[in-house]
Amino acid sequence: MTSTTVPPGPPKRRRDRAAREREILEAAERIFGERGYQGTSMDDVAAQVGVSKPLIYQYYGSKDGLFLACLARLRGQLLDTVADAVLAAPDAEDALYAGFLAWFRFLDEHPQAWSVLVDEGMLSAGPAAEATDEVRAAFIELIATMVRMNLPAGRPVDDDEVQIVAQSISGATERLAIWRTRAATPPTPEKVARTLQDLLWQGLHTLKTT
Amino acid sequence: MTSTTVPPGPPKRRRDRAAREREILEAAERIFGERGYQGTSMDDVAAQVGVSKPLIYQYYGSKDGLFLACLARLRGQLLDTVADAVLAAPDAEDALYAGFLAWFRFLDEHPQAWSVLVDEGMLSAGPAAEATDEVRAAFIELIATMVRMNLPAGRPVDDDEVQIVAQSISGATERLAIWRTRAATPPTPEKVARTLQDLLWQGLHTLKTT
DNA sequence: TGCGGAACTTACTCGTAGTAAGTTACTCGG
DNA sequence: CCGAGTAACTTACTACGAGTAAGTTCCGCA
Repeated sequence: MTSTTVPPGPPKRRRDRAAREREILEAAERIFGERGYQGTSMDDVAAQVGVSKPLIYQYYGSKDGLFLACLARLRGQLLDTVADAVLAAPDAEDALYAGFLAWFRFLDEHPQAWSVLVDEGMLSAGPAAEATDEVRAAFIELIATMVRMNLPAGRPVDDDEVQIVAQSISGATERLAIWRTRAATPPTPEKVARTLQDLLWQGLHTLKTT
Repeated sequence: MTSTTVPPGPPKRRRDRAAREREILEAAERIFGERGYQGTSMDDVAAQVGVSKPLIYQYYGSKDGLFLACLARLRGQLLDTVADAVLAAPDAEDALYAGFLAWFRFLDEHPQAWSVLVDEGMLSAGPAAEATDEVRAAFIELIATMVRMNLPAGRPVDDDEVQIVAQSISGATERLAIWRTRAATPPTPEKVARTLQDLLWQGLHTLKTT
């Protein structure tokens, strides 16, 4: 910064590629979380890591590529957390509640992740749309499975209805997540999960009679 | 385009400001609808209208300003349509169905509007967030009113629960709208509205017993 | 007829995504 | 120990889009 032509300085130890990639990813996750997708420039990330911009392009291809990589990491964690909760539940009714609870708790406990995933990713019709569609598709698959668990076996299943219900639940949980972070005094995860459960549980059964 | 220094050409009749504003707004609505917010440049809009960029800035202040103006116009139409349907219904159960139906039908019949409103606007955590929050807030208010209509008078109302339910429904309908446009063979508005109604109707009553 | 303001333009600046082409540190066979 | 090959990394650009300063042209009206 003080010299015009670069004097050697500390002899810049090179790092392993994988290590650098992680380093970049962590910084990106943090900055995206703080300033959002639009508000983050590749130069910012590069400066933060102490590396030049083209290196990031070499590793991640594009701004979208970098953002997608962040998403992929977070989505794995979130999906696993919710899926674990659902699968650990003793019956269908508990599974529903447990899934909701795990979802809202995770987002409370990882506000940074939340910002990247939901506020930018899940919402964006922009660059990350494909990636977040994948995340969402995975959730919808999970939800659809749970919905089917609630239907008596042997009944003919209307796949359209299952889809409609799964999409609805997905949309509801996403919007609730966003609302909760914006609300002055958001209800606890338990309260939200409970209310959702109450709202949906009965209706899930009436579907089978259609 | 073929000359370097502009020869007079057709003597450019000037127009009334209001007329120009409408002209610009219509073009913007169309282009935003086709290419999305990010994909649209102010130069595109200017060229399309046959006007220079600074004029648009003079009238709308910024790209966001222009986009917001588009949103405001559409939101009015959509909100009115749904509200009318809800208010015209004979009872609470019908009101719910009628509201859903109006929502999905409107979006089917105005795909252009849809694109601007939902795919970019409703979703965006970006520049138009405040404006779309307003739209959403209006819907949520409407939904909350309907929810309260379902509760027996005289009962203490848990405002948190009403909010949770209203947010859920809002999220569900938005996601369903998006899903429907992306799906190969989306179910009819009637089917979706019916299923949603079935899913929620029972649960809406259990809330009051809490 | 000429003057005041509204409608409109040219010709920029600035910031950011993305790239071409080169340079430096490491490593491994001889 | 040494040089060639390659992976890690940089400087120095281009391209393009948002936004602006400063002017020019047209019109209504005294």
